[in-house]
Amino acid sequence: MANIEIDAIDRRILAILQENGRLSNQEIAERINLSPSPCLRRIRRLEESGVIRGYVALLDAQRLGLDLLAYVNVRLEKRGGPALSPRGEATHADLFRAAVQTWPEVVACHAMTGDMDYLLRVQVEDMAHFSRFVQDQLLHHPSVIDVKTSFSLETIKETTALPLL
Amino acid sequence: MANIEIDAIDRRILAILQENGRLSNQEIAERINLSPSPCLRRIRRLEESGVIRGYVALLDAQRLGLDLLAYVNVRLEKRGGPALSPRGEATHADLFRAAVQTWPEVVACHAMTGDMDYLLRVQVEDMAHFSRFVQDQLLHHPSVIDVKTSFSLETIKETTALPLL
DNA sequence: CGTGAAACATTAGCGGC
DNA sequence: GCCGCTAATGTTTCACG
Repeated sequence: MANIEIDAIDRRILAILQENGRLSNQEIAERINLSPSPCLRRIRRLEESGVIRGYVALLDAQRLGLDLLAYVNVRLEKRGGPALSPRGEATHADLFRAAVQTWPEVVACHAMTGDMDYLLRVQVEDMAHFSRFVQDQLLHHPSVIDVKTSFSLETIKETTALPLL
Repeated sequence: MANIEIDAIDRRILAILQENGRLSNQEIAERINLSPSPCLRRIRRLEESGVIRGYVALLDAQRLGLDLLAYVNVRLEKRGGPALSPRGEATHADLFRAAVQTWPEVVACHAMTGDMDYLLRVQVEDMAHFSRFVQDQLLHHPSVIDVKTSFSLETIKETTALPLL
């Protein structure tokens, strides 16, 4: 997990792997004009240093019946902690973050600048599910003051590939 | 690419693969108590039907120097098309969508409900890069009227895994 | 960094439930 | 129809030059 030097060859390996994570080491080695063993050594180094966080299959949400994608802005209570914050207790933010981890329909959550505190990306089947999620989970949470939702009408672009210069 | 029936075994395969896309077929077969060949047949079927969109390596943005993540709301011009839309021409929306595809720092873009038209997720090195992107690309685009940006202070959760019930 | 050999994984064909 | 076996083929991985 230590920080690591990344040269031009490493970047080419990363560019290939973030487009197709199942290419064989041989195939990658060929594309960058290297033999398989040094190529594999570089890949292992990138994995162990944490530059490569992991390998995943990307699924098609619509084919799995997850037709509704929403971005939800959330504002939290900031004073008078939970149970009046006796001393050195969990804050509203701590509680909310822990809850977010347990909600599978929340596929992303960021603390944000601006007048709302958090931005959630929520992936669900339909409006009925979304409504239940907001009422029973989000608004039910003691730290949440206010939510504002926008729905995705269409996905124009969606990639996990980072711009590697 | 046809639509396909997905049974409980398929869902278990998908749940495993969206967490770790590099497991061998044998390993997956073991975990679901199936022998390798029917397991592989199911995986291939899921790939060919498009339920599995692909396999990718996930990279660590910070370790690659991409320290700034912004969500940018964009509003577009809606009347008086490009070159006054002589007849059957590309609309402002068409032009903007095409431009988005060519900007590598835009890793996601959705058409949204609400008073802004598009939501962009923008991943860049630092504020200087972001500033240049907004000035030289976004605001320079003839279809863009207005942009409103929020910056990510911290990522609380981030997964490509969909909630498979 | 490259070579080669052992260990391991994938895949197609065939028979059985 | 879907499962599981086997055998051939291809890939990964490691010690060594």
